[in-house]
Amino acid sequence: MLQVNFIRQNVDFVKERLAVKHFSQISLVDELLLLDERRRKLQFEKDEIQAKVNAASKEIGGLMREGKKEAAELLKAEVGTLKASMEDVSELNNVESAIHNILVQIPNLPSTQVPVGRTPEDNVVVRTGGNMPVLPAGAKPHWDLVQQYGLIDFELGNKITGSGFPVYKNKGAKLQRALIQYFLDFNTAAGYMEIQPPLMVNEASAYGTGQLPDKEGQMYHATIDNFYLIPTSEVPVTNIYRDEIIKESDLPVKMTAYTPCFRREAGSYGKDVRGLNRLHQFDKVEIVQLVHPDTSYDMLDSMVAHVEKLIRSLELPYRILRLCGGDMGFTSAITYDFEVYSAAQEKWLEVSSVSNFEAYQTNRMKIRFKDGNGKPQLVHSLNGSSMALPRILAALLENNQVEGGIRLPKILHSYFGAEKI
RNA sequence: GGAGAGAUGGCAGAGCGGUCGAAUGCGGCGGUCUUGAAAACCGUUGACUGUUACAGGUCCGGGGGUUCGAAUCCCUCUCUCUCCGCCA
Repeated sequence: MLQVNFIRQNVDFVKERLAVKHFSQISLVDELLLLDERRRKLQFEKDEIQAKVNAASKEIGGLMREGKKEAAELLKAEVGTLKASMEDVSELNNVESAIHNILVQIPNLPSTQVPVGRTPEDNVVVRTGGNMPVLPAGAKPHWDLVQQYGLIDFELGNKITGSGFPVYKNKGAKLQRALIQYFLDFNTAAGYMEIQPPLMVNEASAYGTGQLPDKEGQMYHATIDNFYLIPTSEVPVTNIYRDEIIKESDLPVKMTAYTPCFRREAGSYGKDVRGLNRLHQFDKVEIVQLVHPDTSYDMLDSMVAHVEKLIRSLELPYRILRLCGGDMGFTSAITYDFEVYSAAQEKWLEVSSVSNFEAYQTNRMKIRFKDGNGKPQLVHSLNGSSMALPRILAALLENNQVEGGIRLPKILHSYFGAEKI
């Protein structure tokens, strides 16, 4: 969430930026500022009373030791009056929780680089690369290919669990494993530390990265233990540093993790979500960075370059979009989406999303470092997928289908142990 | 699942209801000494809020209570550890 002090000192800027994000309740900002003013006034009054009570209590202690009982009793009565006047400021708790309720409703401010716009059509293509494949006659979409080559069994998943939980079999399972292995190797070679986090998190962690309180419907909830299945490894991985003060010399913290991800994904069925396009359980390799605030945009660029290199190595046609204000996520300050072209479906599939959250997440999680003056300061957090496996798989299968098989990009040959499926 | 013990500063570990934001040790930082380093010695070393700066206020796992006053007493929740049982 945003910092109240920042909002107070930059009211106009905050409102202007929120408008770019098409935030519909900008009046919340004014409401917040009124409450904040009220809060500080009440806090001041309460502190004054408390100071008097503390002083009197100390004095009573002294009087008791000296055996001056009557004087002590008199003071006690006085404290009683003071405490009664505390009732006048009992509103403070309500004001504080009201402030908090508003803060979690205000999204992060889009950075000044974010294009103005409302819908996906307003996103800006910043780069394209790779070559469009020429498919043989009778080319099939991936949901037919996986059936033809026995790679993925959706029906079987329906039987075991339900729709959206595919079963990978044979070479399908192996290709999946090869991709994971390759992505992790690629990331660790670039200095990311490999992490295997828990796949379930507690409330505090889900809150820390912003899934709670608003988006609990997107997560599977194990109600008996009150754990949530992670919708992305960003949640457990970023929470590693919740409530921590990191040594400045340890920045940047770079982590990568492979995990299955679970999404309830209410609604939306049909051809857009056919096959591997949208699942309840899918695999993803994630990269997360915690960095010095001065460097977060440089780090963002390097993360974008990193993911781009990875896509190129897979020999897929891709484009990089800078999302417009209206299409960005709630907590993000700027987001680049990576899409690969899935030739048989004739559509672009989002396979990665790289974002700078600035201090929005870390303010909530209190992830800080000590600056040169020894003052704790919030770090900036960034993350990106590197990659969402199912859509990459879909694009690889569709784009590389040839007579009697599917060829694989060179980089995967050793990981997969063959050049073709 | 059953029985018991515990949760204090970066870590370890004290703490009769008042002078405890908290002893002590380690670690960290600064200094003295040294050609340099180590050792030794001296000093310093939590966070939040707030103020121009002070002052003030809050925090000893979370929440509530008793009291003039709570790290210390009571209730409750969470978590950790030990033993037994079950089990990968």
